Amino acid sequence: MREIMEINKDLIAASSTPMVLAILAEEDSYGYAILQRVRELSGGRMEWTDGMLYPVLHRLERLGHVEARWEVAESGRRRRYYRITSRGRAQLAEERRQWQAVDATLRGIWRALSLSVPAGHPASAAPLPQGA
Amino acid sequence: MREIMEINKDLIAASSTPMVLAILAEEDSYGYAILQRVRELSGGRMEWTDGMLYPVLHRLERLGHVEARWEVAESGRRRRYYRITSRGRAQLAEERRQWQAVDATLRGIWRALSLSVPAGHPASAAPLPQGA
DNA sequence: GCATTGTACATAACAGTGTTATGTATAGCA
DNA sequence: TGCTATACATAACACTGTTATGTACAATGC
Repeated sequence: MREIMEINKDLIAASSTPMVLAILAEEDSYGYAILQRVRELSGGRMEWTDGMLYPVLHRLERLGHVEARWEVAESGRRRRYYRITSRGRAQLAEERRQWQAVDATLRGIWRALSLSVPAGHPASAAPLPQGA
Repeated sequence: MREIMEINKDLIAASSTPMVLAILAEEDSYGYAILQRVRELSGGRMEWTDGMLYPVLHRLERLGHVEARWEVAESGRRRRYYRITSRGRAQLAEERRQWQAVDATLRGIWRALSLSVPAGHPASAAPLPQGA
């Protein structure tokens, strides 16, 4: 049973940075493992491409949010491990704040929508839930 | 007391479509009013630019998610009103599913992060503030 | 021995989209 | 008259995911 949900490009773009930083906040990791971790964490609903991830990692490195090092696994393969920096942790917290602000707003409208059954033109019949 | 939170570009892009469609699902509206509605719904934390909104509306119209008509208000101003179509409602539902899938994933990692305090990682000494 | 798959990283061309700046037009108010 | 708010539109630019491609090696199967 595979049910990969097609996540649109913009949503991928918006979540890639906080997702990668959060994964690296758990523990140091490398590209290929991050791809698998995303699938894991999403319950198989998200599937990232490597062509999208590596530029993200390079950008984070350029911005000083992560640091990279080469390592060689027992398997003999070379891997590029990434470690989140303190600046990266600060960025993660900021990304999280922003995401939650937008999420609270969206949930507010959605809840109002599901409350008001559009009979003709209910307009904004339902009182809006105030997030904060 | 104004505390507009700077929302990054990608997050704006990811939320603009579901936000506009949801607002139009409440009632027909027009550009300028949508801008104000977003500020309202976000509790003043979000501030959209018109240079970003109008292309969004034009795109939604092109895709058949909304329909537009000109109207003249009592004030004498002409306004371009938008109405969500049935295809737009379907799109809204889909956008909502995607958003919630990504949101659930992000919340999962964030929760795991605030639970586990990685010893041997002094950088993460400060526990992340728990939003929700 | 050889082909296939999985692991592992990297980059280029392309398309979509927000930002910023700019333009047009009118109503309301001082 | 001048300023602000209302109201819509578009262009140049930068950023970023998609898709395709390339390199390299380990493990597996035939």
